[in-house]
Amino acid sequence: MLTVNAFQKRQRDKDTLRQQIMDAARDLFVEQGYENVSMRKIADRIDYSPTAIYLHFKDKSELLKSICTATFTGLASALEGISAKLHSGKHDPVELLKKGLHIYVEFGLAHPNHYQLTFLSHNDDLRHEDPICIQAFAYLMEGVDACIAAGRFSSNHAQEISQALWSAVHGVTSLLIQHSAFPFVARKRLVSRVIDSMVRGLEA
Amino acid sequence: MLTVNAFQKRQRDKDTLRQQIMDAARDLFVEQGYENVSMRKIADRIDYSPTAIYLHFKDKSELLKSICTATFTGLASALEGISAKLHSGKHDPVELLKKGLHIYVEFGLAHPNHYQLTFLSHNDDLRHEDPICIQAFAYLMEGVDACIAAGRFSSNHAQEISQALWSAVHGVTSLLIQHSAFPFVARKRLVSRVIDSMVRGLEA
Amino acid sequence: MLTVNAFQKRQRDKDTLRQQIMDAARDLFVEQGYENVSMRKIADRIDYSPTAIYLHFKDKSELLKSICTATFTGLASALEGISAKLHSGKHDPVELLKKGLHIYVEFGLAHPNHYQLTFLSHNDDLRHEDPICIQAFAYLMEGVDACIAAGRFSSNHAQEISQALWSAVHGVTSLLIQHSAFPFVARKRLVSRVIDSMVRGLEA
Amino acid sequence: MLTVNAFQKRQRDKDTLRQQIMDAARDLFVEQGYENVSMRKIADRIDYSPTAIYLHFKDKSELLKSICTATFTGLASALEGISAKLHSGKHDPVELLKKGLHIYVEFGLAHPNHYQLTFLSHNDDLRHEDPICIQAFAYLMEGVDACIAAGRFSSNHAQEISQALWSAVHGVTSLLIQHSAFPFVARKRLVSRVIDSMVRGLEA
DNA sequence: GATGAATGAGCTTTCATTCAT
DNA sequence: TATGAATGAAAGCTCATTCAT
Repeated sequence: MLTVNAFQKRQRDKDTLRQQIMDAARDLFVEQGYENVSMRKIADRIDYSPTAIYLHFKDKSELLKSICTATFTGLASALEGISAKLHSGKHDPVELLKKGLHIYVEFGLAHPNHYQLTFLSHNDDLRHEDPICIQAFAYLMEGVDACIAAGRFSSNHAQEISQALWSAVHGVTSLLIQHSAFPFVARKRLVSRVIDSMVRGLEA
Repeated sequence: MLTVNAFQKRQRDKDTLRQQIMDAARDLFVEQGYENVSMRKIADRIDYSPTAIYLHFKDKSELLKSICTATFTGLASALEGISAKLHSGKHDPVELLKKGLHIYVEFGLAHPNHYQLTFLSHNDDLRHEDPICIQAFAYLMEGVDACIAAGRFSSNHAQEISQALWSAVHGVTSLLIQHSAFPFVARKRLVSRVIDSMVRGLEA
Repeated sequence: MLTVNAFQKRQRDKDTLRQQIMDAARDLFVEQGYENVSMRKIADRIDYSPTAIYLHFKDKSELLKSICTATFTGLASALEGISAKLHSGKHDPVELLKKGLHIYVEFGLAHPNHYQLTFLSHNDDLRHEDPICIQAFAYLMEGVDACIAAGRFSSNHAQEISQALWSAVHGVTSLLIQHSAFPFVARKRLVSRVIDSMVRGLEA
Repeated sequence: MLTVNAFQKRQRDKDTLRQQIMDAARDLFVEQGYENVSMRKIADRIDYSPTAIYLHFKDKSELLKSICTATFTGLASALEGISAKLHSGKHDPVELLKKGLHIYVEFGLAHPNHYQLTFLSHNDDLRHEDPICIQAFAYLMEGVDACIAAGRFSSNHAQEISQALWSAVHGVTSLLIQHSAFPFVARKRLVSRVIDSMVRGLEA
């Protein structure tokens, strides 16, 4: 009993309590759905009282908001490297774009809970004004702009193309996450097929 | 009061109560989320007592299930015509496939509540065993098979291609429905761009 | 289907519906407790609509009352024979009294549902004013009176003795019915032991 | 209002809330029947919210169980003294047995609500496995064993005799409690008559 | 005599949240 | 920083009962 307790306390010192709450909450939200997760359940999982959560988050919805923002931050940072390479001018822009799209899908599949909660939930309020969300989409536009600038695409409507690409990668990511019971072909093949077809179809 | 009552009664005779319940429930489920809609709210909206709902549906989850099945039925019937033309052999299979993909998206955008509730909710249980759901996906496969048979595609992995196409159309449909605050380009253009690029990218 | 229906209808003609309702209700009341039995459950068991019950009984409590009165009638008629013998003067009054007590217990054990519902439920309202109830207790008093008149008992407080005997037989009957999980000795032996001991203890 | 509040608060500090809930619940259960008592009614009576009850009892049935166990504990402790005297060997075992039977009845009449709820309700589930219940019956057996060992009874079937005695005292207790409208003779006389007759009838 | 449709009232239980400590 | 005690509100669901037919 004491050992367990001691271990937990050490855990607590390592991560901040705030982080622990967010991790537990995100897992539970996706496992059981936001509405089906009570503050008590979250508190139980991290061995604190429900009241403790209110010391770190105003209410349940703010907890959700915080989790989503953190997700966008993670995604943006995953895409940062691509943006850097792009600016260096040493790489093929189409290949970089495809690489970026793969990173997007991989991020979603690697963090299905984050993705689902952020992109697939009843949560319209906050997203598009959040600067970090805008930033994430901006990276995609950059890639498309570069391809257009290099004369690689048959169209020069950057907005339209970017949104079409986002549609495709969002589609495959969300289907794979949400409909896990469906008999999909191997993930890698499916994802590549989507990205390759889209980009090939756009090329000049 | 009496006038309202008289009007309502006329309404009631026209649609069956069962249908009224489903319509009200679907709207509310999408507006507020399944978990946030109480049986009482549904009943209030149609001016019946909560008990009346239980005369037509065993419980809340059965109500949801019924709504989803009805959606798939609608979608399948929207695609039926394409299937018929395909079997006639008188039409270009690639054009038919694209037409079918457009119908899918249009169905989703025309019935955003149906689409969202059926494809975008925490509702994994039932979908893929439902025969009408299987039927809907079968229509898509038919179209792809025809293109492959006609030597129009550079790959002959029908499953893979079908799933990739579904990913793309699902992606654009769900983004347009769910993120209505985002500054998308004109819907027609975006949808066409997604479908055209995907199919073009697949062609031989 | 039709056969079953036809058979049921024949049944219905034989017993009156009123009787069917009472039988079904009594069984259910004891199986599940008065409060846990809904009018719908009763109706379902006899394949009628709930409304049909209201054509025969004003409400649920009147249904209960009717069942209890019927039980007392049955008990009184079971004891009638003893009363007759007593008046004939040809039999030993102590033996007749014991015989009557046995009949009481046997009636209870043979109709545990009736007994439980009538004597062991939350049902204080009606009992002691009901003439048939008074009649049943009168039979017991008769037997005690006869024993006293014959000088066979050491006390002549007929009321007191009757009530003591009732206590004893009620006690054994209700324990056997209600605590069926308890490891009682053989019923016959227990019942005889109670009656024999009581009567022997009362004798001069 | 404030005065009432202040008074209530003092009350609350005195008894634990847990005890208050049990007391209120037991009274209500007997007054109105377990099934007719809602958690709200219990809460109202002690001036707490319904939720407060759930802080102390998992659900309604656990509340009932706790009350019954408490009753058995009270009964067992009332009988403890007799058991002690018995083991001392300084007292007449038949007198002790009768004394014990009187204590049983007196306990029931002094706590009619406890008795009724525990022994006279639809509540078969738990009783006979509860160790405190077993203990209570064991005390009775002890008394009977001692009488048999002293050669005071004409039979040596301890189980049978104990159960017969329990039947008798349970009978008189439950009749007096449950049929309070019946014109019983003086309680003392009736109880003594039952116990004396039974024991006398058992003696050698 | 019998029913189908409907309801108002009520149930047990859970929730997000607060407040004194 | 963290908690234990408490609550108002609301949830899903069932019930006895009525009424037009």
